[in-house]
Parts: sequence; C-alpha cells; structure tokens
Amino acid sequence: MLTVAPYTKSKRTSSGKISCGACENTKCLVKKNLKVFETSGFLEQKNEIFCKKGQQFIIEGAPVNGLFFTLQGKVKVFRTGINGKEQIVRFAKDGEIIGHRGFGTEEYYSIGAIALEDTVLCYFSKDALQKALRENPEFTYDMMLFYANELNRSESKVKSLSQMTVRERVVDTLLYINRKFGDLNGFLNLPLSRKEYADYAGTSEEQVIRVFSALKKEGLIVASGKKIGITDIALLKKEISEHNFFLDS
DNA sequence: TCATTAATCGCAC
DNA sequence: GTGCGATTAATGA
Repeated sequence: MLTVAPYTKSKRTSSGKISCGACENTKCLVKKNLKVFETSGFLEQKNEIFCKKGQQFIIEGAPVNGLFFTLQGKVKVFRTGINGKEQIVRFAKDGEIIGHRGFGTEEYYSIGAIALEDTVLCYFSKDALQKALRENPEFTYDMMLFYANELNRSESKVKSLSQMTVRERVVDTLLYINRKFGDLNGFLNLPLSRKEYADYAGTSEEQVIRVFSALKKEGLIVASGKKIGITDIALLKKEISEHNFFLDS
C-alpha cells in the first residue's frame, strides 16, 4: 500500500480507512460539513482509492458512478479534443473535488483524470451523495457555491484561450500553477512536462519551449529540467493584468 | 551503464 | 504562429 503520511494508524477508523475527523483538508466540503454527517451513516460509505503516479482513474466516456475527493496528491483533469489532443481542464490538489461535472443527470464522464503523483482519493457513490445532498442543505449549499465558482472559472478560461496571446496564456499557466501548488526551494511544487503546460495553455509543446526560453532570457523564470521556478512573479502578473484576464483560481 | 523519453532548436509553411 | 524532424539533454531500469 502507498504511504499516506501523516495519516497514521491512530487516525484511521476501525475498518482501516482514514477517518474524515483526522483529515487535514479543511477546505474539503465533506470535512467542512462533518457535523451534519455524524449520524447519517454517510461517512461510513466512503471508499478509499489508491492511485500510483500516472494512473488514470476516470476514463472519458465511462459511466458515472460517483464523485471523487482528493485526500492527498495531485491530479490533472483533461478532455480529449479532435486530433486526440489533450486539453487540460484543471489541476486538483488535496481536498478538491474531481468528476463533479459528470455528477447529476450526466450518464457518462466527459473528462478523464490522471494522478500526477501517488494519490489517495476518497470516493462516494452517486446514491450516497444524492441522499446526503437531499438531507443536508448546508452541504448542498456549499456544493452549489462550488459549482458556481467552477462555472465562473471555466468561462474565464474560455476567454483567456480565445483572446490571449500564446505568451500570455503560458504566463497565465505558470501563475496558476504557482497560485495553486506554490513554491518549493524556488521551483514550482508540481513537476509538469512542457507538453502538459501546453495542454493547459491551449498551445503546442514547441510554443511553450519558446516562451520559456524567452522568459529565461528576460530573467523572469529559471528552468532546470522539468523544474520551473518563477523569479519575478510581480512582472509576470503585470503582463497578464494589463489585459485584465488574470484568473484568480 | 545503456536505453528510453523529454526538451530544444532550426526550418519550411 | 504552427508543426515536423533532427539533435541534445535528462531520466530511469
């Protein structure tokens, strides 16, 4: 089994699962509404899924059976376009929901999801979730806010893809990764390939390399293999904010 | 170490 | 701005 530090034995339920009470993801909507679930039996229906790096756990077109929450790890969510090209829709980290667009009336997933590192997922079946949503207005309200935010983000992304230049989209991608995953020893705390940057920015691998080279020459970023470090975040932000397309999520 | 994979660059369109 | 193909660097078995 994969190691799930810091979730030691003492933080697990009698059945061996990591208990939501010990979970550190305070932003997780289940964790946030923990009190209302105490007597419902909902938490007992949680399943844990362990994914190794590179493992795909949602396949496009597969039937929707439930909803995933990231307990620990990093995930990319993507959609396959016309020429088999990947469009990365978003990245998810600890505490975030995955597969929510397939939830509801949709029968099949319109997206795929792959673990970018060893990842532990909490999984709830569609039935269990629907019951929880009907019985707990606070939980439902939080979910509604989440969907509203996602929709807003998604619309902003359409705008950025259609109106920003390649360079701006790549810069925006770097800032997004930085906002979301932060910085470790001067490098972005998420090792992505050039192709993955391209798939998120809606461009090609070559273009990303060209923009990276330019940014390196200008002293805005540093690169060491896969690791990318932002050296002048203020200047990068300025490039985007001038166009008012700076996404805040 | 060697083999595989990723990054980079030049060039044509 | 795009995409192919050759070269070089990095990764990992």
